[in-house]
Amino acid sequence: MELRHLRYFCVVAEELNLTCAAERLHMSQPPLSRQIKQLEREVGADLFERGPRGLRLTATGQFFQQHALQILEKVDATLDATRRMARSKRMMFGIGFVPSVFYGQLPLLVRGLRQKDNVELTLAELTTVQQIQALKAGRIDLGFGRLRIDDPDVAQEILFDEPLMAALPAGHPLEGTTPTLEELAAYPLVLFPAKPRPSLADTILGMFRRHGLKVNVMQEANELQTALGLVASDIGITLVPEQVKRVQRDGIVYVYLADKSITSPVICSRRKGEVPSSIMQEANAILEVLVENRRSGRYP
Amino acid sequence: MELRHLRYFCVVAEELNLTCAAERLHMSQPPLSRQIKQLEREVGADLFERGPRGLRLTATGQFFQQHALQILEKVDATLDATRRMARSKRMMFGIGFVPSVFYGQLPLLVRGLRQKDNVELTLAELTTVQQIQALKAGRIDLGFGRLRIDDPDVAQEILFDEPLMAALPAGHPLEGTTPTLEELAAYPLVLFPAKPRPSLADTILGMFRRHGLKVNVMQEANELQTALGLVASDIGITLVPEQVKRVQRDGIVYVYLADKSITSPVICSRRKGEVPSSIMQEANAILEVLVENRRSGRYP
DNA sequence: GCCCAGCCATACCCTGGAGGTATCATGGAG
DNA sequence: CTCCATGATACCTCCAGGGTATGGCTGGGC
Repeated sequence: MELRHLRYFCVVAEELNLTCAAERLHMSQPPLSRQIKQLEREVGADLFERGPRGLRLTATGQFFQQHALQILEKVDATLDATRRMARSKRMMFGIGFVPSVFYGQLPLLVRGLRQKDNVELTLAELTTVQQIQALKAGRIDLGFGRLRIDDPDVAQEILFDEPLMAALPAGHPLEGTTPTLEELAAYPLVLFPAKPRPSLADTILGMFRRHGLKVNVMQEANELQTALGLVASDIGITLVPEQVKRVQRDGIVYVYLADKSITSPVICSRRKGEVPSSIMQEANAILEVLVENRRSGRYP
Repeated sequence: MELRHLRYFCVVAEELNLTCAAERLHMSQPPLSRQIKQLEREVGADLFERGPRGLRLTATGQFFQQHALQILEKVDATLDATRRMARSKRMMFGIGFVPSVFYGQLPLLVRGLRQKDNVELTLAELTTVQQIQALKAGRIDLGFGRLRIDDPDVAQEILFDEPLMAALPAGHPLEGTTPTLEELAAYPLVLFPAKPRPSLADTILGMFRRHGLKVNVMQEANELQTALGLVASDIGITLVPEQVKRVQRDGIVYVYLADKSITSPVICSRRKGEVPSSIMQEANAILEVLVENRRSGRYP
């Protein structure tokens, strides 16, 4: 599949008429018909129902259309942003983070770093694995994740171990308790992040597995807030790091787990063997203060 | 630009060696060299620096790589999901929503509808404009948005008007006040959602404009939580509907505006002239209860 | 009920571009 | 200084994207 297939498909989906769509695309109708058929073969599903007065999107086609539009939108946005960036002259300092560390200290670090002039700070939501890759490739300079990864080129430092809590729909039978993993395993689970893997999701699944427990993953979500929305919608329960409970939402209660050893580390990753730049030194100094504050309870 | 350009680029970016990348891609080195050059021409920027011992990503190239990977990931995910959906046989009922209405009643509606058997409920984050298009195309069946849009095929119902509030970094000079738009305009603004437009972002910009005020849009974000993260990072302030203040975050305070007429409607959109299905009737009944609860203060 | 127009699908054709080989230039390692 | 690895360019082949021609089907209009 190529982008032209998505471009052709989206125009056809809007027009619901191959002849008109071909005109819009400045091509003739037969090759467009063939390209759409080729796309359907590759997807392995009919995206359109054919009729004598044009086409109708199938339910699958409607679904595909949403995502195809998003892909094309992101392609355009990426081209635009890349062109803008090529014209920019500022010094880049990139920070990668998994979303579940963005509720704690990270905003304070960002706030501190932003006071530096002549620096273009970029924040990128990346899994820990992606952070390792991004560090090695030079795309980011600091990473904040949750997984321990052994890599000869990357140094990982555990900032602290953070307890995991269960996020439950309000009114849940376990509300007000300090449940065991076994008790939690009896209920459907909302797992996040869905992709890419491995991630905190795998840490959680592994934890259940090591206790010989099977879990029913009812739905997966990429965004923590979407996961919490699903919990609020009574689709299941989820496990979150402690700092997430700062973000109170209606319809959700948080409970501590019976097993206090169930924690998730907040890990800072840096490239090995690099002489720290002035920005890196600044970041390290701010981090030291933040970790000390947490240790001493001044910043829970 | 086609997906193959992104595929080639990503492999080259990983290998940093055209010869090795060509091997991985099962092609020879010269056409790969040309395809990368073609991509660079289309992007209008060098993505690699060439050297006698291989390539190095430029800063622009690093940026492009992040996004290219995301695009390819989304393409794969879309194909997978589309194939799964083609195999699914359940009845679809789609709800589209702008994120800023997902903090209030929507989770309760979803929770209510999920109790129906044989229904596949899909939630799609869409702008109000996209919801209109999606309703007409049959991709969703209900839409919850913020913008009034006149369309002969879609009926819009204002559920209620919701006050807008300002989200400020903690310690902000305006903390604890009820500021005017003029006072707010003096500070940098974080605008969301960035794309697609028009959206609540345009409503907010239009509001400032109508008061003859110029605002400095410091940064745009697509996600509300990302916008709040940016506010917490002291990048600027943002305006949010009242229900968002339920989601408390460290580093952020919410203040009511002096002008109480500054509101944002929560609008429900449906296809016109359709006999409501049993699911739609159920949804309508739940909505009626939710709106009545809000009116009577039982559910703020 | 018939006819015609609009629409999509298929057959056949052409050519531009993707990918091949051959080869050159450059620079770093030994 | 030499050799080798690497990327770029020149030239070539062939296939797939897009063209025209045409057929079949169906619904709307008369």
